[in-house]
Amino acid sequence: MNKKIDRGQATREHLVAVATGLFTEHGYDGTSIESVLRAAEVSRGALYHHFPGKDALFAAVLDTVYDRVEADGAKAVEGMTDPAEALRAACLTWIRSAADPVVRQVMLIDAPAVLGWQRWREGDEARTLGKLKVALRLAGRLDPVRVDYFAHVLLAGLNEIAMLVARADDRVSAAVEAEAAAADLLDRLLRA
Amino acid sequence: MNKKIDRGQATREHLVAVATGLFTEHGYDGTSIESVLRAAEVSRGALYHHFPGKDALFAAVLDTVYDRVEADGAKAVEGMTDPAEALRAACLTWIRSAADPVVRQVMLIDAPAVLGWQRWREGDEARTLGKLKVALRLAGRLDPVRVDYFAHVLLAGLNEIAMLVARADDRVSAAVEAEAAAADLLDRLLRA
DNA sequence: GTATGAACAGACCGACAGTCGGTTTGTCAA
DNA sequence: TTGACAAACCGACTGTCGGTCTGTTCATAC
Repeated sequence: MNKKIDRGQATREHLVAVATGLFTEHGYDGTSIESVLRAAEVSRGALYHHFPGKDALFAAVLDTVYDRVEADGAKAVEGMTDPAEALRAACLTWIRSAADPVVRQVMLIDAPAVLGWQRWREGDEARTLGKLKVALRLAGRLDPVRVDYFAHVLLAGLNEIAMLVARADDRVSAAVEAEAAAADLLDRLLRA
Repeated sequence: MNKKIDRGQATREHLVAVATGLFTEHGYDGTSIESVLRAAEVSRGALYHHFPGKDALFAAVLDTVYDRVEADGAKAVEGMTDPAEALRAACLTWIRSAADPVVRQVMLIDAPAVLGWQRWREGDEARTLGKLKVALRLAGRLDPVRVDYFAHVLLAGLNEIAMLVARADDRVSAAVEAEAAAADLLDRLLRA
């Protein structure tokens, strides 16, 4: 059962790759299943064999985006021992990741609407928010209840800053200002 | 032309009121034009006479929600002279407003996706973000560039906190914690 | 009275997501 | 070698949806 499984895997991955491009360029609503089928040169039946629906295809795309962002973050903090320093590095890396159109459109704009806020945050909890809470707890001397709220505030704030950079006319200088603002925000949240 | 104009106005407002309920209960995607027509007992032609499309109907709904939230905010700060105190009161009022399911679903979840992040923020700029920036400038001694970023961070952070309250099991105690967290956040953002 | 145009009516259209009864094809046991 | 089996795939079809288009009604202006 190797040739068949491999072929299936290849089809699935190909669909995810093609869909990633289309979702990024035209958004979730602007991308029809039809167009994915055409671009991937795959039949309707094949797609619906691998994914129960359009939102499942989107979820699969989102998953690969998470993987990439997570890997970038892990690379940025590897070897660091000071929690505050690592947190800071991770935050700046995240802002830079969000410059990627894929991250912006798929993770920040479409994901909450497609999955619903609840499911979106639950997914985030498992992949990034959880780590962020641990990092905040280690890096600062905050009330545990406050840590939860501030983790959300920090993540939402960083996302907002990232979106501001994305729509700025001069993205290079905006990125400089944005990173300073992000670092400042982090400092303020961690202060006693 | 008074009877006709009045009748048109009434139809329009009736559509907005009915649509507000359906959008809140089922979200934008989950609400079909068909269902609005049925619930409002209005014909297709009538609806499309008043609104060029579904998103325009949504925009009209959003507008009335903004009006209500703005009025609540204005009432909360009336008579206050200290900018910092007024800002604080406005922020807490906003968190309480966001407990309203209409505000949550229409303003926080659907609006960015339906209008697109860019148009959403432009609308917000005119109605709330602009005032928030002025208030931040008056209340703290922040770098003007930083004020812009922090206004966005504050608004996004407050929204996130409001959403956390909304999905909490015990909303009453969550609201208490959330308001404390919001006040703390504001203090930290305003510090020199 | 008649012209005008805002308000409304509802049949109709194309596009879309999703379904369903098939067909192909790799695998494995007899 | 063969026949059963199931994963992978195919594409015609369906129901629903947002939006269009050709009228019809009727209050008002002249």
